[in-house]
Amino acid sequence: MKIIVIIGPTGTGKTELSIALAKKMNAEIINADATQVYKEVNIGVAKITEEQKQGIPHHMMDIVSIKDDYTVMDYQRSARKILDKLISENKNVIIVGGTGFYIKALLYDYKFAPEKEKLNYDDKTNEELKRRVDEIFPQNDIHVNNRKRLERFLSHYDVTGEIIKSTEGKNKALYDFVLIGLTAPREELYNHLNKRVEIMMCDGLCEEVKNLYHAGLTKAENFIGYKEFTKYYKGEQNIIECMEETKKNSRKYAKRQYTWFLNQFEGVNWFQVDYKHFTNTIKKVSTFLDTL
RNA sequence: GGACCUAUAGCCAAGUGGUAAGGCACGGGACUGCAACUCCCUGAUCGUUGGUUCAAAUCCGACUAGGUCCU
Repeated sequence: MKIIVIIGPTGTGKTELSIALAKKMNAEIINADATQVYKEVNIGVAKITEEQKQGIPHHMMDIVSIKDDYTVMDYQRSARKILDKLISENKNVIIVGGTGFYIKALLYDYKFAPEKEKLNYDDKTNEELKRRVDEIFPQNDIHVNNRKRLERFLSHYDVTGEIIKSTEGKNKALYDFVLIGLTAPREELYNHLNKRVEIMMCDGLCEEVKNLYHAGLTKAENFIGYKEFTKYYKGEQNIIECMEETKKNSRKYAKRQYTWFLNQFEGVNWFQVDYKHFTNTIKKVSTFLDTL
């Protein structure tokens, strides 16, 4: 029984690799991509299609509506339940995804205390919030401008009396797993991402965004592609601008992902992606796994 | 051939005599509750060259490049 975790920035072929390995090892796949848990988004988040799945069971995908509230804690709870079940059945598991935060919450000792409500701090300035956070927990390193984090910290404290400390359990792995990282030279990756946006357009990204926009599903406006193309339907910019901005934001996202994977994970086995002959990449990873 | 305009970081761009705003991109980083989120850090001596001045990106001349117009 093995747990393999495939990470890497968007557009490096994690999905394709996961299918190839799953078929070979007779494994089941657990999605670790924050956007792919939502039913209503498909093309823009590069979700795997039914045909591409080739019968491999996928978990934690299409499990909630974009209309619902969903957080890492929910993900952690259900994903662990599934992972534990698969382990108990002695099945091979492949965890695939680009959301470092979710992967860490799933596999490491991240603790989330239940909380019933969110408090509102709209009447306070960033400086006021920061001052309070400093009083409660002087060692915090939340920046004054990071209002979202400040509010989160205070809300959690005011509701539960607990302090969010980022260090606890951060690097304490709860499972035994192998980390496989897919990577490519920046320029090559960026070219690929640019091209991918155009392919998504051909696949009907505009239609998908249009439907979501008319359905009023605003959470999708947080996702790359959806955010930009919604501006078109609002009449704020033309299609070309939407495309360029989507490309740009994909690149920035990939860069942020690198920061996570390179600095928050230890012991990653990195593999250079061969875009032209992806089977080579699959072979390399596969051979490596056989030696374990 | 002549007249005029422009020339500041990869891009856009402020600055009109006292030693270079800002935005975007790129790069680096943080991140235990919307994470494809949120946030932080990083760059130039002002086309070249003479001159005026205590002091020039800022004034004058020449040159170069780009643009507009005229014959």
